[in-house]
Amino acid sequence: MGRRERKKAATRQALADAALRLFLDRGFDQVSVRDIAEAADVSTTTVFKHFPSKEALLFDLDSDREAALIAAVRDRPEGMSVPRALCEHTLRMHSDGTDDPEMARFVELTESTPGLREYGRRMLMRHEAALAAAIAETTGVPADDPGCAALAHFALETVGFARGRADARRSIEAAFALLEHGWPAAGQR
Amino acid sequence: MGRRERKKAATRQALADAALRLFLDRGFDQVSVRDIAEAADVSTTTVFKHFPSKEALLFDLDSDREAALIAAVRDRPEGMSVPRALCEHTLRMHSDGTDDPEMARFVELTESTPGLREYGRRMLMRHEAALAAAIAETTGVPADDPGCAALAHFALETVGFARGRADARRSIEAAFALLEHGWPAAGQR
DNA sequence: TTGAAAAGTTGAGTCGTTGCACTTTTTTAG
DNA sequence: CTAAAAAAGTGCAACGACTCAACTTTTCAA
Repeated sequence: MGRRERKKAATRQALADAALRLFLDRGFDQVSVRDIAEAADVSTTTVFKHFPSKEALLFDLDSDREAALIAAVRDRPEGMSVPRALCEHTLRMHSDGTDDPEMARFVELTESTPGLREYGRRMLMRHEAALAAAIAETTGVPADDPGCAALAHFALETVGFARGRADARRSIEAAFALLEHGWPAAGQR
Repeated sequence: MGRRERKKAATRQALADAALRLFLDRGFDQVSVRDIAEAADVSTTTVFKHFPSKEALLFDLDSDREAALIAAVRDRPEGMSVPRALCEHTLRMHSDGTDDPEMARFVELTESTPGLREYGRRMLMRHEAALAAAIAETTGVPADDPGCAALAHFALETVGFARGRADARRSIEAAFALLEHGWPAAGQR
């Protein structure tokens, strides 16, 4: 890697670090892009050469998420259903956000700012097609099967559903119970 | 109704009309709020006294939607399941958008602009709580039952899912089939 | 060494949106 | 009925996110 790319990476990292620090300190809306640029000692325009938007400064670590999602489906234990595997994966991701206090503050920031909620949701939904393809593959149906796409969409949407509900874990489980067993018929209630 | 309110209503209508005309003509992003204000012969500030955002200029008619949604659940034929009723209602709403050519252009506009898609989705999702309550009522469970909330959320989310897919009707039906019967067990495939 | 491409930086500008001040209308008090 | 005060409408100027067109610097091959 040449000197140039190293410097570019350093600037990028400095921007992401400064942004995270300022956001956690003052809140997303109380920090302007100018502030971040100044803290990293570059001009505001330069910020947008490295990141497509103000929100993107926070979601710099987006990789691996898709891979973990696909793996949860593909490498699930023998005999476990796809919705069940996705449920457990979602619960696992969710508890990751409440263990580490550093991470907890980050999660709290993203969930309390409407703009960041939307952005996070869109980031997550970009994996819909890949997840649908993985589901189709393990169940042996055509890759564009609408049922697989629907399951993928709803499974990803579940975190958005649980957000803001009183008992998040119970909401996640209820959502996946619906996806796995369907709406209970009139007699079974 | 006094003269003042009449004038206010007239200005509001003029703004909504001018906005719709310009948006259909040039596209949402190619029209600035200043253009709309000028077309209605007011200042840009006045626009935001009547509408909370640029997007709101298009979604002026949002009422009745929630009422129709609730009615579809509450007044469904004897013996019809809740997901089935919601499926038919969703399909009915969807075909409304493709019949009338005027409406078709409107739908095409809202679906082709990312900002408008998000806004429309949020408008729709505001009905989640009311729909969940209606579902809970007809099935005789506590109003805050997470299963009902999940069904409400996913049913509303279905239009967002079908959007942008090749065969929208088939996608809607597949989504509701999943919600009604659940993910088919390994043997049934 | 040189010269052109790639990348970084900048200042000026656009667009959505909001605070502050000003004008007009409606309501209230004398 | 009139004056004052409250309320509502309107516009100018400004802020913050983001883009564009130019300019400067860095890199690297010939």
